[in-house]
Amino acid sequence: MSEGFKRRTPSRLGEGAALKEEILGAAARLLTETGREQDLSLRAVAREVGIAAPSIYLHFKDRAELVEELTRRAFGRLVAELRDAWEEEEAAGPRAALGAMAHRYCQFARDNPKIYRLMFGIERIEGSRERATSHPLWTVHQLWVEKVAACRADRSGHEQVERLAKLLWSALHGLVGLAMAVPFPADQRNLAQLVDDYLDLML
Amino acid sequence: MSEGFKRRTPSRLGEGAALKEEILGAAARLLTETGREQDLSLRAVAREVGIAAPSIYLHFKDRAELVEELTRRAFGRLVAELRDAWEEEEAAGPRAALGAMAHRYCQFARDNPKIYRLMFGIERIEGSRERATSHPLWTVHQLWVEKVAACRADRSGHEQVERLAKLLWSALHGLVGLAMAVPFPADQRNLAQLVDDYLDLML
DNA sequence: TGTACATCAGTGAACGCGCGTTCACTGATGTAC
DNA sequence: TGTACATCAGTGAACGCGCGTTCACTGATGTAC
Repeated sequence: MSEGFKRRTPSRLGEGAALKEEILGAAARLLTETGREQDLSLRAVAREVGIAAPSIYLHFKDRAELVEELTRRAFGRLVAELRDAWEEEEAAGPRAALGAMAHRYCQFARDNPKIYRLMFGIERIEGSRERATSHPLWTVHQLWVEKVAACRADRSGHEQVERLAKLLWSALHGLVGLAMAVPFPADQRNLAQLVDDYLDLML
Repeated sequence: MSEGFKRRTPSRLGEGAALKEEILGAAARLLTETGREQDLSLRAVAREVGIAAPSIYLHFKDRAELVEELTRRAFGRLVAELRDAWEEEEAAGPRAALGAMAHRYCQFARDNPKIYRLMFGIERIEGSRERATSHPLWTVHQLWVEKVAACRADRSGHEQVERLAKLLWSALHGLVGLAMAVPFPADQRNLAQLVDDYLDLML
C-alpha cells in the first residue's frame, strides 16, 4: 500500500515458470508478514506480485491448487528444518537430538504462525481422503516415530514407540497452539521450558 | 435450503430479547451442523433464523459482537461441562476426577469441532488485550490449575502445579487439534487411550 | 537476410456472487386523555 | 369506552466492496521458408 505501484517488468524469456515461484513467494509473504488468514485471495496475491489476477491461472488451476501447493511446500520446509535440527545435535546423542528437533518444531510454528495454522487448519482436509500416506502430514508423523525410536533404542516395541511419538507431537502441537491462542502470553522462554518438561516426562 | 421458506412468526410480545437467543442458537447450529467456518455470516444466520438480515442489528452492534457473544457462551458451556465431569467422579478421588475432566474436554472438542476452532482460533485475539484475566480462557486455565492442585495435594508448590496444569491442558489441546487436522484418523478409542497415557505420565 | 506466421506469457474488462451495513419504512402494541 | 399518539420489533431495498473466474485480446519471441 504505502510503497506505491509495483508493475512487474515483463521479462518474458523462453520459460515463464519463474512467475510461478514469484506467486508462491508472494503468497507466503502475505501470510508471514502482513495478512490475516483470509487475505490469501488470488487478487491479493496478484497485487503483491504486481501482475493481473488472471495471470495466476497460467500456473494454477484454481485457488485451491495454489493453497495446496503452498502448504505442500511449507510441510517440506518444516520437515527439512526438523531433519536439520536432528543432524546438528546428533553427535550429542539421540536424546539431545530429539530435544533439538522438538524445539525447532516450536520455533517453526512461532516464526510462521499463519502458515502453521494453514497447514494444520481446516482448508486442507478435503481432497486427500484415501491417499493418506502420501499426505505431507504422514511424513511428519513418520519422522517423529523414527526419531523417537532412535531414542528408545530397543527398550520399547514398535507400538509403544508409535504411541510416544504421537504423544510428543501432539503435546508440541498443543503447546504452540495454545501459546498462539491465549491472550496471557506464555512467552518464548516459558514455552521452551515446557517443551523440556515434556521431554523429561516422556523419556 | 431443502425445507422451503421459513418465515418467522412475528410474535412481538413486550420483550423482544427472545430473538437474541434465537439468533445465537441459529449461529451455533450453523457451526455444529452444517457449515464451514466462514458460513458464519450475518446473512446466513438471518436465513437460518428466518428473519431479515438487518434485524440482527437490533441485538448486536455488529458481526464481531455476535461472534464474541457466541464464543463467550461456548466457553461457559465448556467450563460447565468440565466442572460437571469433575463432580461426577469426585467420589472416586481427585485423580479419577481429573481424568474424567480430561476426557470430557476432548469430548467437547470432538462434539463441537467448528466451535472449538472458533474458541481457540484467530478471530478472537483482537480487542481483549489487557483485560486478560477477564477473558474466558483465563477461567479455563484457572480451572485446570485448581484441579491439578487438588490432585497433587501438597506434594508440589504452586509454580509446579501451574506448570503441570499447562502441560496437561496443552497436551489435550494438541491431541484433539491433531486428531481433527490429520487425515489418518486416530479414532475415538485411540484418543481416549492417549489421554490416559498423558495422565499416567504426569501424575 | 527478410517476411509470414504460430506460440505463448500476460492482460483488461466484465460476470455474478455473497457479504456487512445503512436507511427510511411499516405496522402492531401499549399508554394518555 | 374511544381516539390520538408514542414506542419499538422487524423489514425491503439499496450501497459499495472484494472476491473467483471467464473471455477475447495483445504483443513480444521463436520458427519456417
